[in-house]
Amino acid sequence: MNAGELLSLCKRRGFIWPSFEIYGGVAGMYDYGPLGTNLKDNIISLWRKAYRQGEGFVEIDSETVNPEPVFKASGHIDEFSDFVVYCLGCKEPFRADHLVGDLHPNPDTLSADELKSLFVENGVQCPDCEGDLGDVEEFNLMFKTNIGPGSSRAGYLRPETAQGIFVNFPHLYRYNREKLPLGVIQHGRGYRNEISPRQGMIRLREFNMMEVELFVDPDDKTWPRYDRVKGRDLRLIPEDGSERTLTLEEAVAQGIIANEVLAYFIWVTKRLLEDLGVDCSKLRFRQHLKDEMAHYAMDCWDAEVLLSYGWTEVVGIADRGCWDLSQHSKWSKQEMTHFKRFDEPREVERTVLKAKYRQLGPLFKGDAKEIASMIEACGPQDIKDGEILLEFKGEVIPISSDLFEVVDVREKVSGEKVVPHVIEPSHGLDRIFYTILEHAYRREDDYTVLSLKPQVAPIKVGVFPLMSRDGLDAKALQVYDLLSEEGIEAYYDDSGSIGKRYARMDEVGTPWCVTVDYETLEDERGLQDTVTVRDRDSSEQRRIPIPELVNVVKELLKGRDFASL
RNA sequence: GCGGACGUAGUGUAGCUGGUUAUCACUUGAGCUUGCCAAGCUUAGAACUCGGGUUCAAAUCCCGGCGUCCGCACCA
Repeated sequence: MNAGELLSLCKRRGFIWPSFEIYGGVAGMYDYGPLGTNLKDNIISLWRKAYRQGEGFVEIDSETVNPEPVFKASGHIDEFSDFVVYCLGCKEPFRADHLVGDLHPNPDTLSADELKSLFVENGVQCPDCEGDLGDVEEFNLMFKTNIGPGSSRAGYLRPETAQGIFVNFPHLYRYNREKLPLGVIQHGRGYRNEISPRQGMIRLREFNMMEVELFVDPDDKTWPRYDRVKGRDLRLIPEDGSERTLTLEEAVAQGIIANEVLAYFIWVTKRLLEDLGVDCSKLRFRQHLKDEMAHYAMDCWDAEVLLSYGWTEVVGIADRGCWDLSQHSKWSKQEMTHFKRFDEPREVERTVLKAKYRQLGPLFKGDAKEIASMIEACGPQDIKDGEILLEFKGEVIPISSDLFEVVDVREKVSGEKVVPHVIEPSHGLDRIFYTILEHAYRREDDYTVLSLKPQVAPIKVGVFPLMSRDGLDAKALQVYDLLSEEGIEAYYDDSGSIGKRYARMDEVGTPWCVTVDYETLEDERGLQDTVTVRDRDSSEQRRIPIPELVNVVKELLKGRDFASL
């Protein structure tokens, strides 16, 4: 199949539309039409069910515009922007820090001006044409804005929803009554100012993600339900590039997947994608290479699906370690730890330094309190030649031994503070959406069927009168109302031939069609109030009494086989 | 961002050596018909990517913008 055919169908039938098309469109931006919105919501529902009901995670919804410090801390300001320099001769763009690799030990720490002066001092020329280089420009992949009037408070559109969860960790931790593990999910939009989006809705500038952040004890990366699934197979491509199929248990035992909890959520991801309608023969999990890994990740596996564009990442399952919480703790000066209680409180003997306030006061006046706490933050190992050196307000001041005393204390310690580690399955919703459509797309002799899973199908039931006369249409409208009132997404159609109406529903993936025919109205044969239900994939029909229709559809939606009716 | 190709109703297309009421099919609406898988008849609606230039005259030729596709680069 080719992507153009499918995109054309999507546009024609109201799944997705290029945004702002009347103004010429904007690359990398799409709007969801009515059917697309339904399908997208259905994907979100199944994801939510897997994590909220399936694993007991909680869901939040945080801001898309974030103040600058959030991304200073997360590393996106620094890691997410490149300095670009254009050759004045051939106009080629270059990564500025790559051109001074030999001239500086740490070029990616330099500012634009520093890079520029390095070029000038060393006469760096364009590597392609030897031409002169222009000014160094910063290119950050985040959309920048201002919060409030003026430019005093810089803000950015979030490049991932994850930070909204991390910055709320203190609230979430208290909400969870200070216990780990703590699983939090969030879906929403993220924004990346791509240089040149390509491949339809695979690379977008504004995109939807479904992110899961699981906070765990760094010393306990096991999972209660792991044992139930550890014998299941996964198709893996580890770092060495060799593809193999292993059970979860084998992969963990061989050290290919770092830990049980990561393996478990790779499995959850596989099951979810399968439930959504991803073709499992076109699904694999690939481990990131060391140099491919994001700045925050310790280990990362991508769920990749085979599309007409080639193998494409749809979910990233990363062990982010303690990076995010440590960073936010450092920048915000807030505690971002879990208090891990010991089974029994322990008596610990420690040697500590105690400040002598009586002497410090007259000596340091207003600064005494702060200096005292710095002294007490030191240990005996910091004493050199009878004094300790403190760095205070830019100066190094010696603290002689008469300003503190060394004492042995016995303390009762009931636990320790640890920074939780984060396991993050992060789903690209738009890519999953597209994958589901591509994997469901069937075409034979100009006849198109989307074999969507009933649970994600935007319309569940088409309702038709066989003829639009003799009261069949009125009866069909009653059936339509009956289904709609039960929350079943139905679609009434009385135009053209019956075959055409089936075809229209097949093309948008509607799994079943209900037809009100003359037998519905007959009573001498005892068939009164029955309708035919037609199955999309087999074209088979069953007669069902109208009073049972709602329950039959609900059972089918739960996965009952049509042939068993 | 660079190079190449392309841009005509909702979709797919014809016209593109300048002058047409801009072709055809499907789709869509209305009416008739229709007894279960895109049937038929009548009828209606619907397009030259945008801007500038050349010309008496531009869908057609030229330049630029925007967009799409393919390579290169980028891809947290």
